[in-house]
Amino acid sequence: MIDERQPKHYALTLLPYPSGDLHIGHWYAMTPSDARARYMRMKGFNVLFPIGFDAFGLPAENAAIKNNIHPKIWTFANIERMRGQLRSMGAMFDWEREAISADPSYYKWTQWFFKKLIEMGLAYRKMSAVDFCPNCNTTLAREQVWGDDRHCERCGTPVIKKDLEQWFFKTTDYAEELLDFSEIDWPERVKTMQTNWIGKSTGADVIFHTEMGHPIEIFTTRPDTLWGATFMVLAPEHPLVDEITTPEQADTVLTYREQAERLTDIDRETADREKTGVFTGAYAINPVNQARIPIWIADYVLMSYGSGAIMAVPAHDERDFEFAKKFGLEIIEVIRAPGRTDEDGPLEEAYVSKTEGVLVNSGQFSGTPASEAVQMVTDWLAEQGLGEAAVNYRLRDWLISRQRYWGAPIPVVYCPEHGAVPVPDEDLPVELPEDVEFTPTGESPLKFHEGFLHTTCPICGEPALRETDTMDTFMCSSWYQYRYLSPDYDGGPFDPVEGDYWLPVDQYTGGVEHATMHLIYTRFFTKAMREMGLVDFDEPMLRLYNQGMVLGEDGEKMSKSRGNVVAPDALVQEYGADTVRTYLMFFAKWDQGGPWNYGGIKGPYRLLNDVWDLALTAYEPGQEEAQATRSLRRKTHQTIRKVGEDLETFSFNTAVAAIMELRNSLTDAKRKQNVSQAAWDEGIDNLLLLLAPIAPHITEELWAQRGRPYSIHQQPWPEWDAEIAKEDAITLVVQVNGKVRDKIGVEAGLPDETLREIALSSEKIQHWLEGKEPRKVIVVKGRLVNIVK
RNA sequence: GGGGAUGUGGCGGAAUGGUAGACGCGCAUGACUUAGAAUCAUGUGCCGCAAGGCGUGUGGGUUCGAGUCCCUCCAUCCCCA
Repeated sequence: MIDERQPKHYALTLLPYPSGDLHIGHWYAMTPSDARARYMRMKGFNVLFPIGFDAFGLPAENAAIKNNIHPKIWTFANIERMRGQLRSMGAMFDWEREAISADPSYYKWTQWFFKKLIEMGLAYRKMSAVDFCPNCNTTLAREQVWGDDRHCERCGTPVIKKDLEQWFFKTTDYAEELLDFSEIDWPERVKTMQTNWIGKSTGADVIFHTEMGHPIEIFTTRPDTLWGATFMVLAPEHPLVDEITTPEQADTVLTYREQAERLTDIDRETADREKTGVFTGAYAINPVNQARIPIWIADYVLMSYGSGAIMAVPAHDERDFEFAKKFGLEIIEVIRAPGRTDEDGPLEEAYVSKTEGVLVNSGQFSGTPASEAVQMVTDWLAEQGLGEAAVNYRLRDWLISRQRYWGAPIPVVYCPEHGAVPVPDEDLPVELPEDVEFTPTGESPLKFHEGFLHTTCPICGEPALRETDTMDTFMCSSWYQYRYLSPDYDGGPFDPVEGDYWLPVDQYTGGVEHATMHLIYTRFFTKAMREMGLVDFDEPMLRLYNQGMVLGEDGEKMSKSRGNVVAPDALVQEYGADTVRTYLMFFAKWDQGGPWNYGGIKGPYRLLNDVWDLALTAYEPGQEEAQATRSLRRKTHQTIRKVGEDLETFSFNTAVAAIMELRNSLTDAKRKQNVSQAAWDEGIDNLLLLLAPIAPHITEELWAQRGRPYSIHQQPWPEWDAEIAKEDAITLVVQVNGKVRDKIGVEAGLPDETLREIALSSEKIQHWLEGKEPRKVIVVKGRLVNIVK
């Protein structure tokens, strides 16, 4: 039941992959997230905190191949097992909203989105290079390619690139909008990573021509250095290479290209790698000065960035400089560094500053400061019709085709007559057949399933073939936060009534490793959904918090092979779920993480035992002391303040520490029996309330045992009273020349002048002053006096 | 190579430019116990008998005062190339 007068709060923890066992990492990600959601509920929010499973993906298929078990059986058995483990955490998950991406009722809508994206022109099909093993005669997934020489994992043959028709989403259409983080409160780190990933650069497109007249468009961030372009470099796979290569160079070029095809883009772009390349025999004309410049191919130019061709300005680009040096190409200085003269001789390294220096050897632009030249030259290029201002992004369109079985089928049929035809809505979902052969061939197993493969064209009814690739699982997880709202809804991807109330997600938590993948994809998806009219906002998750990682006791990443894996089930068995939760929140600040330590868990374990004893103590005041009563109440109210502040900011470790301090005060009061009954009860009740989000089981039990109204988790978060929390005495720290020389207990709230007098009249201070008159006295209100001798 | 994060007792970690080491683990001593576990009490940064001195990766700087701000270097980790 929802009280509509209360504000809503959609808390979301990144959905898990059902790998089989709940790892301590899942506990570390989820239980603090749960504690925060519980806290928000006590603060009066209507809280939605759902859970589900990212259930498609490679491990299921690998398990199928290895253990001869069907991916579906494997996956759903794991889900069943993990549901039990998730329940043991005591999280407030809303199980009625559980969504599983491998469920046909879910992937029906994943497919529906795919179709929508086609309709909107945001999905398209293009030839794209994939890894191919010429011996096994199949394509390989990236993880099936091993080693620096990139060989096939099965037969050891070096792989080559092969072009296949693949589906892409136009994430690049949103590159500019994805750079805008103004509507979201996300960690700077993630925003920086996304910004770098999108990689916007501004400059100009310039058209060169070969001597024979072929146009070659290049993008450059440095149009101001055009006069220094002494050669051009094409990516080895650039389509023009075949046309322009001279017969004498043909063999060399062909050999080089085959060699380059085997390298990854990362290898190719590695800056400190020895530059390689070959001359095509062809020449281009530099459009600004008509210079005849050679055209080379080299693997440091990538087909996937810009147009796959560059103008090389060795004097002012490090890579070009290195290349020119190695192959004896001309280096013409066109930006003169400040203080440099002709007498300094040839450049010894590329001069790359964009802001300092003056153009030289650059026709009418010679003498222009470099800081102004980019703009001036760009304008001039446009006037002359030689080029135009341009923006280039490193971000590429999202390749979503996977030659794999265990994923959502791409809902497309290929008709000889009508080409690629989307499957009509009424035929969704395109269900994954179950009777599929898994012997690995590197190609999609669906290709060999005759019943699946052969269908009819939705337009003409003639025989046609189904798309046999499946979708990248990141597609499934790009919109799961919407499916959670109404996992059984069949009128659309989610029930708009639920959406109106709950969306968007208020607080998302997950690991930073998703910064440039999932977290970009889901932003892209939401923007596309906005164009579809499904949502009226721009960003899926308003706030993001990245938790750290729990490492093994050895400080290394946990892994079975290292043997440092911590099994939460055993810990829960030994200490109970509440202790495990409390320890995970206590042992480090949440965003830092760190090594697990078995010994350390005793602290939280003792805390909960002590809380148990304290809460069940039949307290009776003995010799009651007003001072002790006031002091306990002060501690109680200070703790309410502290824990509230800390839970707001995800500082769970200090929240637990504050609760431990309250425990210590109560333990002391219990021994001395010197506080009033009311102060004791106030202390105990608040101890339980503050601990409730962190240790939900034990607090519920103790709350009931104390005869308080069910449930503790439905109680309002306690308020603190500033008057009661106020300190009535302080320790005045007195420094001489910045060194602590005395500490004096004084009444709180004294004026600065009085504090100064108290400090100066201290015997110890007099001793340190050695009779000298202080040169300066600094008073920090209510804290400290520093006397400068 | 570029960007980011981190560096504090034996350990995990606290600390709006103002008492460094909160809280916890561990350890020491004592109590209870035949003994151990558990529990309780006290202590616990380092050097020093003490007075005191020294201490937040290194070296500088700003400041009355720096773990915190600025610069240099070192180490570890992450991301990108």
